Amino acid sequence: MSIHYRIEDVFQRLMEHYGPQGWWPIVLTEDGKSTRRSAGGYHAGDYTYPHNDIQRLEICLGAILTQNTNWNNVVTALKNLKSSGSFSFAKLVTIEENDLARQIKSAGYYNQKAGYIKNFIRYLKQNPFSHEKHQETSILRKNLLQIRGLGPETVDCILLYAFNRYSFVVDAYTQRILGKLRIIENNTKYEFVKERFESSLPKDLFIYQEYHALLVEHGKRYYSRKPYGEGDPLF
DNA sequence: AACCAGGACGTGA
DNA sequence: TCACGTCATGGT
Repeated sequence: MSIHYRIEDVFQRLMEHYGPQGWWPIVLTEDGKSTRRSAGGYHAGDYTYPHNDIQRLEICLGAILTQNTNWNNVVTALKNLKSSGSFSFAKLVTIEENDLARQIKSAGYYNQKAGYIKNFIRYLKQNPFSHEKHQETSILRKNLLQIRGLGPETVDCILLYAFNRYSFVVDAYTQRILGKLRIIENNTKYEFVKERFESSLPKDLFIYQEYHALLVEHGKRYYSRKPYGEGDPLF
């Protein structure tokens, strides 16, 4: 590429090209009144509003279930949970791990992920959503990272989309895209890439939330196993 | 019919 | 620290 982009420029270009993505996608809630957003697509003003707890829970479960997994398989798993009456905090506290595993089968790695979800629910029982506001983001992040099964990307998704914290999410696509643009070196460590974004961007939840979503959308089109885009808008 | 998706963990060097 | 094996369904 001839142009040398800055991190801010890439966001601008992607947003112009794809438009807002409306992340995190909520698939189990339909009302859209008292809640942060209605199910499905993007709605202006969806950002920075607090979620209700059931939507927060859905985001957290989705973040765990989508680890190295196609999102469609995650949606199937989430719908299974709901239709079998397991989609509530109280139910997830008491459900047997192997029962949970059976219900999230479609998301793959279902035995591991069932354990990961139970670990997270156990944490949530000690640290309810209602208490989260009193915690500083860096502390909260460290605490979440202690949970076995929640690595940096999953934790940052939870922080950014469920807790509306300024915590940029780095994923494989982010590394590939920014590497190709020569903005970062290949094999740059997660925390360093994250820091690059956070020190370059204004503190704006819309930007944080949309930027990651746009990188995933762009990554799927041009940096996946089977790219389906024509004419990379960043080149 | 392989190949892999919005990762994370355990192990051995 | 780091490279590598493991976990697994569903779509292409």
